[in-house]
Amino acid sequence: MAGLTAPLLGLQKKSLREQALSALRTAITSGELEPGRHLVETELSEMLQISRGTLREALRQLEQEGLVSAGPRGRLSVRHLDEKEIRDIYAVRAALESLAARTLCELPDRQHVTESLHKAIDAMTAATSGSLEDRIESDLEFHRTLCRLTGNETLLHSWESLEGSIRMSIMFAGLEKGVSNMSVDRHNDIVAAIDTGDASLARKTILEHMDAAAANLVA
Amino acid sequence: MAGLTAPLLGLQKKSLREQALSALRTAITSGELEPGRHLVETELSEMLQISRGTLREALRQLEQEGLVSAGPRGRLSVRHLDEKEIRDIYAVRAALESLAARTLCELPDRQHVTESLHKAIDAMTAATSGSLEDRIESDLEFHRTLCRLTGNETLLHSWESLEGSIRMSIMFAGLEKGVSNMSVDRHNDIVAAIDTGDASLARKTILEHMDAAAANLVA
DNA sequence: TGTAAGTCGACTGTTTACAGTCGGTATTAG
DNA sequence: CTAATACCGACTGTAAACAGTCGACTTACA
Repeated sequence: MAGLTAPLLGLQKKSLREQALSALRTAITSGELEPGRHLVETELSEMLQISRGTLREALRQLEQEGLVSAGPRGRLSVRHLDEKEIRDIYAVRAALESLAARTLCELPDRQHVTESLHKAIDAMTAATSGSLEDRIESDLEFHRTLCRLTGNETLLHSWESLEGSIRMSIMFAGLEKGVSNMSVDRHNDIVAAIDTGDASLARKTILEHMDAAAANLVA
Repeated sequence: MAGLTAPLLGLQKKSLREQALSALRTAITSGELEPGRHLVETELSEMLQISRGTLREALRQLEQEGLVSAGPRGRLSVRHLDEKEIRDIYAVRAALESLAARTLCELPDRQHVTESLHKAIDAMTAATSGSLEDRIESDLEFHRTLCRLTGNETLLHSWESLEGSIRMSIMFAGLEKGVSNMSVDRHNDIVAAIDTGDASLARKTILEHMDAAAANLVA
């Protein structure tokens, strides 16, 4: 009985590919693999202790997510974002999240929505005294929840495809600037707007939030 | 000199992976691989005459694009869309394209934009007498152009990630219904709206177009 | 007969080794 | 000093192999 190798509390074991994917995402968005850094397959596969084939599958996905970009002859490197790209990313993010906000306004069970969002804000509050990473994490979790609660899987998937780029934007702009807009108050405004059920108000609130966040990053 | 294996008229030769990706996309969105169909790696790799490793890289991307979905133990099958999913896909599509329309309104060189879009509409007109596939193709090309002209690479990329799902939606709903909304007139309205430079009008026009298209598919 | 255990086959996950190709770089001949 | 050559690093693609898993089928036993 004792000596279980892993708790497995509802966790399903992930494939090596998924583990590699997570590891690479973290390495990139944490800056451990700096933008522009050339990624050599053999190096990475040795580093991660996986075969090249498995690694390549993970790299394809990172490419799709925009974390790495392909140069001539398939050469991969960590993507470098300039200010225009950050603005562009945030414009798309704003479009997706404003759809989410509008959708939530038209949901029958808005009670549950408000509840879940408040819970996410509580997590942000709890993280205020924590590390920078924790604060970023809880902020993104709030916005991910926003998308998830719509029940629109495509929307959630599109947002998650953008998540890596969003993280890179925050990192690129410097962590201090990046988190300064993550105040709990601003997020309460969003929930309040959704709670009124006024779709255009909710949309407006999100767009302002995104504008402020983007302006903050590239200012 | 004679006997070139391929014309290569300005075409850059694509990697086997990319070729496989295109072939699979076409096979799925054309219905040759019907929704729900279980995809066996060894079968496909033999069919496409490529190795399993290369195939798996292509499959990862199709998974990301939502054309195939993973079942238990990594079993892949062609994705099946129900009506809700189609509506959801079109909601996201509408959000992206309305961003595109709004962005185009604020562009300095709107002359060039209008020109390019008219050219795309001309292609649609030319396709009216062509095959169903051609009509769908030219319609999607118009909308892709809409996104491309914004100069927002992230927007274009997000739209293209959705393109496969859009094609599946059209196919699923039955080709007759799917193309009935692809009238040239409607697209002229969109260009006209953008041409006025009125962002909210352009947004409204696109949203109506998308609503009509989605309603048509699931009606 | 009914069911529980054992077997087989089909697939995926993953690894290893190897051939081919393309550029860049260093070396060497003129 | 220049140019042809050889080499090397890195990516693309391939083939073969093995383990793990699950479903289906078979078989043996109560």
